[in-house]
Amino acid sequence: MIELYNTLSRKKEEFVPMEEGKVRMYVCGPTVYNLIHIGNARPMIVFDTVRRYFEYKGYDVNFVSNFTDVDDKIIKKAIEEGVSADEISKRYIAECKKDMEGMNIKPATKNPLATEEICGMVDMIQTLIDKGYAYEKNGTVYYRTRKFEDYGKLSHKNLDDLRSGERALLVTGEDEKEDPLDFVLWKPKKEGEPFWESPWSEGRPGWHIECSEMSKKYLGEQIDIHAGGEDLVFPHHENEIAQSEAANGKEFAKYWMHNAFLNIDNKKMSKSLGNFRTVREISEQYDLQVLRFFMLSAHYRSPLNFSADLMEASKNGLERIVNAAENLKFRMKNAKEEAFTEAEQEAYAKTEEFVGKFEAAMDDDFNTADAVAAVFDLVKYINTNTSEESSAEYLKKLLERLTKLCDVLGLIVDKEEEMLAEDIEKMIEERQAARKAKDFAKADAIRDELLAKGIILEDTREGVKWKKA
RNA sequence: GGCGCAGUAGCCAAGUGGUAAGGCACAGGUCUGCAACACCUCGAUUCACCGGUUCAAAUCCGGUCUGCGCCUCCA
Repeated sequence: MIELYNTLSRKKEEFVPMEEGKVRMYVCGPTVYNLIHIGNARPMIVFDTVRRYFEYKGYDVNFVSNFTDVDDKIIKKAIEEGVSADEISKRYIAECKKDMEGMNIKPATKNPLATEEICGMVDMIQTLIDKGYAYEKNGTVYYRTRKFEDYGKLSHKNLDDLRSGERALLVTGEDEKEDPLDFVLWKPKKEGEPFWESPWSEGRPGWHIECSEMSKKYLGEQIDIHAGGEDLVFPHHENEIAQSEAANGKEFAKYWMHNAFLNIDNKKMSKSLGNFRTVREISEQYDLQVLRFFMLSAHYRSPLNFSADLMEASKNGLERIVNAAENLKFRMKNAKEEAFTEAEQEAYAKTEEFVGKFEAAMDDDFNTADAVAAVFDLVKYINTNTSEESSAEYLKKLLERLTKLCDVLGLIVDKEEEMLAEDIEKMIEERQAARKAKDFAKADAIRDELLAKGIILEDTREGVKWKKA
């Protein structure tokens, strides 16, 4: 049984899918006006892991995540560069996908683009107008917030608390609105902006309506899980609920999941502080697997602090897991025995315990920190319960078990081994001969030569290993 | 002002009523010609502070201090 924390009820709830064996989930994606930053990466990694765990448990997951490709920031960037908004969004969608691949995030079932779904949005806005939930003024369409009785149910705000912000809004001149809390569904174009036809004006949709429409089109009027960063709770998700439930006449999403923010050196990431870190930057210094591992080291609902030291610690921690897998593979190659011995069968059976711990952790609102601890338990067990005497089958089973758990977390542990170039192999043999003859000067010279080519040698008790620097 | 979150070893971080997981770093050891790598071993009488409830609290209740988030575009 999987339990997850539902922002709507503020409680952990048992996950019961609408349709047996299936999960329909929607995750709000980034606005593509620049390279994604590591804050964007958190929900991507977290909800990809959620998805992987559902799949591990046998669910068929329909995972939809949009790209917002029309927005003030995109238009601004386009003007700065003197190119079309379309060019900007296409470019950064491609870059974003590159980063996601590096973080080992599975491609979504569908990545809808806002600009390709305008028709549906116009229809939904029209429905809202027809039902009295929206009104048009001078080409702009607003949502009539007070008409929707449940407004505030997700963010647990009541409309009167929100009225404190009213004065500021009135001063800034949004005087066409019937109520300061009303928000935009459709806005007319300004000079030079991209636009689409609509019954009200040439213009573009408001941000909130995008997700309501795309979720409906690709997942249906009701979905199991809607997710995103905690900053989206209000107003974005609150408004989505108001739009979707008013238009469709039924509950929108059953479970709402929100990840906490990522800070940098204990400060919020912001342009003004100049502490924005892009995923691309991190990738220049680390394998993005390290970033992923780092993100999973804390619970997704806890704020997480990013720093160079913590990345370094994560790098070392991940290496411990990868090394365990490497060592298993090395031993498999040199195993003398093929088949399981009885003692090994028993030893292998004991690892069920770690799988149990792993699943219990993930069942409990995707507690990846605990799940990682279970993986480390397995790693230690592997390190202390295998030897040169172990059979190939035993080693293989252990490797499979480790790989499977890591795969749920999206961590690649069993990398394809590259062919050892013949000349490198020859040099290693040469060095071994030199060592035997106690010609250490020559041995070291060969080692240095290989190091210069980016090959690191390790003399272990089981033989010489090599890896790329 | 309204709503909400957090404070656990040097650092990161689980645990939310039954007597403190795990990781990094440090230190010791195994291995080794040396080095590097790898592996093993090792740390909290105590969970910000003060009261209270209980046979029993890091966990529940009240208060204090500190840090943070949302309420405006933001993952």
